[in-house]
Amino acid sequence: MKLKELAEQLGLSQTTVSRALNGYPEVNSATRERVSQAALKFGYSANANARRLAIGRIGAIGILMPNDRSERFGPHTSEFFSGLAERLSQDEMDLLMSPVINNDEISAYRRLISSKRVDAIIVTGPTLMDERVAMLTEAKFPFVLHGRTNIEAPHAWLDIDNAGAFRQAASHLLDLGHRHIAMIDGLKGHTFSEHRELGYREALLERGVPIDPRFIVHERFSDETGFREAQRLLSYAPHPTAILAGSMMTALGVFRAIRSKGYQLGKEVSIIAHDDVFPYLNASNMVPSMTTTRSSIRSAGTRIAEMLVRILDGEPVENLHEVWPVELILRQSSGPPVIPG
Amino acid sequence: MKLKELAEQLGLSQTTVSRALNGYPEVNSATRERVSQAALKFGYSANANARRLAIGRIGAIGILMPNDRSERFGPHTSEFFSGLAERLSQDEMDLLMSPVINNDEISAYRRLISSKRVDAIIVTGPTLMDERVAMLTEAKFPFVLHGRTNIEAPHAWLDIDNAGAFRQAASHLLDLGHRHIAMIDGLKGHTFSEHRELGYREALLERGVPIDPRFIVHERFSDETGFREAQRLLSYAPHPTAILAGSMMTALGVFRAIRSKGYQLGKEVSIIAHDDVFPYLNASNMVPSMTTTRSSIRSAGTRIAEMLVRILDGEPVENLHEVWPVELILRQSSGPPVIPG
DNA sequence: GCATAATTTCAAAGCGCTTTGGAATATTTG
DNA sequence: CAAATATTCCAAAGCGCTTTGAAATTATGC
Repeated sequence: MKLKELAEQLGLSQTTVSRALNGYPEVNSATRERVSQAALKFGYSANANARRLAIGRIGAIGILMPNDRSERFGPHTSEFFSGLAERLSQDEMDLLMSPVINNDEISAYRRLISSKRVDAIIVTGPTLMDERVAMLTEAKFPFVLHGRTNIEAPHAWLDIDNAGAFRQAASHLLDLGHRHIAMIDGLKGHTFSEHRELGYREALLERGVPIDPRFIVHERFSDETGFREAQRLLSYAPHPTAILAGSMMTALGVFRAIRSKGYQLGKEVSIIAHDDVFPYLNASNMVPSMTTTRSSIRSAGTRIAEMLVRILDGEPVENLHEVWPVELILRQSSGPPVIPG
Repeated sequence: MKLKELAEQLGLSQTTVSRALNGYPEVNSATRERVSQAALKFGYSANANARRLAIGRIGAIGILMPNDRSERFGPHTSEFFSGLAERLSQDEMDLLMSPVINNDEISAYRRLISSKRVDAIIVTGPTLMDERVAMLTEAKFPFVLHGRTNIEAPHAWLDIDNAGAFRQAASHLLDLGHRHIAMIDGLKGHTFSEHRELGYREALLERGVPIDPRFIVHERFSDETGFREAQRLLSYAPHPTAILAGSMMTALGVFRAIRSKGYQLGKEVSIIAHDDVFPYLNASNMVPSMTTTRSSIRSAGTRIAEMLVRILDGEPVENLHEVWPVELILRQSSGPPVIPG
């Protein structure tokens, strides 16, 4: 069914029907109601392409998918996407996923822009001086950044308080009496990783606890690296009595390493992991349940979509940045250090 | 830059330029070359919406994202999406991700169809008598199924040989001398899960090895369930000397359980997992490396996108179904059973 | 009952592209 | 060189919707 037909059915003009559906003020509310009822009844919905052609908006948000073995496209991504789509679908906006060719992100972004297939772009996993952010800002193409950079030029972003999360976690461990705390986090260079290290350092510094550089590890998020690095950490003497893990994936590996050394979790060695809230990896169901710094990456996706919509509605990007606090959830994997024997 | 401007630049008519770009035969190859060079140079690319409006194709493929805590949206999904996008982008096709509201998939599909926002749909994770497949077949809306059903009506699908994979894996373990083999796979009802159980049963039956129903477990794919179920399995007497795991997530939990019982992997207890090939979970890098049945879910995505394109080009769905063989890759986590002590 | 305001209609342009049918021009062929 | 073939152009319709400006109709206020 097309607009013309719907209008005929209702005995109204196309103009009025179109106006009713698009929320124009000059249409009688009774008429508007009648129109939307009819639209529902006949299953009418405007042809997306025609509509977009007419209003000059593409109606899609772009996001790149690195197709190398990068750490950027992991389980986090699907949760994040899920949140995005939840909000975007309200405005009939598509989420366009475009792959990166030859690992050349910058030109992938340029292509995305010039092909006029998206109204705006979402950038994730920034470094402190991210070149993609610099490029998009300069090109004046609308985008929202998931994360933060040190780049001054105004742009929209949403980040969680990574420094605060790790500061909290480390402080808590210090309160419990730990003096040898290690962290295994994401790759160096990424903002979130740097911020977490900052938070960790602050907490230790505050108590005058010396920082052992061997105890600060930056690695990809995976079970395997978590295992390997934790094994290494636990082989030192003295070994850390607590480990901060940057992701649940890493934490799984750390769990395994602690167990394989014969230590009890939450006793000889404690662990606190950052939890992005995956439906299939529940921290509280684990044995023992895992203490986490918790922040839903999915909710972040929803919020970022909201910001995107606002930008396209003309809201200046200067107003659009927020930092979300992260809560520390105490469970069994963290406890006062126990000296074995 | 728009078509009109490009044509002016070239001193050609819009018609010719459009024809050149769209591969019409009546245009001189030298001209065609000149046009594409110019298009490249000026960064011209047709306005997607106008083009789609003109040719009457939406230019997007739909896929639903259950937004409950279902097992359907896990790490597999992102890999699969990645493969899809890789192929779809060649044809400038978007991948439209739409969330399911109120857990009502059927009406989400209906909405997707009636909103005319997609040309075709991808359905994943089917059950043997999947109602979505039945509905879409009946509605005659183009779709490709990732997996298989027992539904007779012709439709396009691609599946891997799940029965063969588990048959192979179980046979291999039997060859090594195992007589107590357990499997922890996905939820009951899903085709892939049923097929795997079938393959497992066939292998045991063939050797006359009795099947212990306690050794067949159907659960969600997650580290946690893998751990819990493996612990249970290993508490039986006699306990299984080998475990088949339906996913790498599950396998991780099983690993942990085996270790926590003090057994050596590949000695007292062997494990073979199905590997969908995640960039961040490498079976061969694990310690010990993991024997797997391997089939890239990403490649499946690429191939399914290819099938989709064909359907839209008019190829009858009757021709479009394939079963991919699965290779068994022997590594260290599987070996002849060792009697402890 | 008449001026004023609120709705609705009409007719048409425009979004940028594809496609068509016939005409015009260029290139080849025998 | 005429005839046949290959290219390109021209003009216009059409895809389905939004938007505009002016006119027509209906409702409301005093």
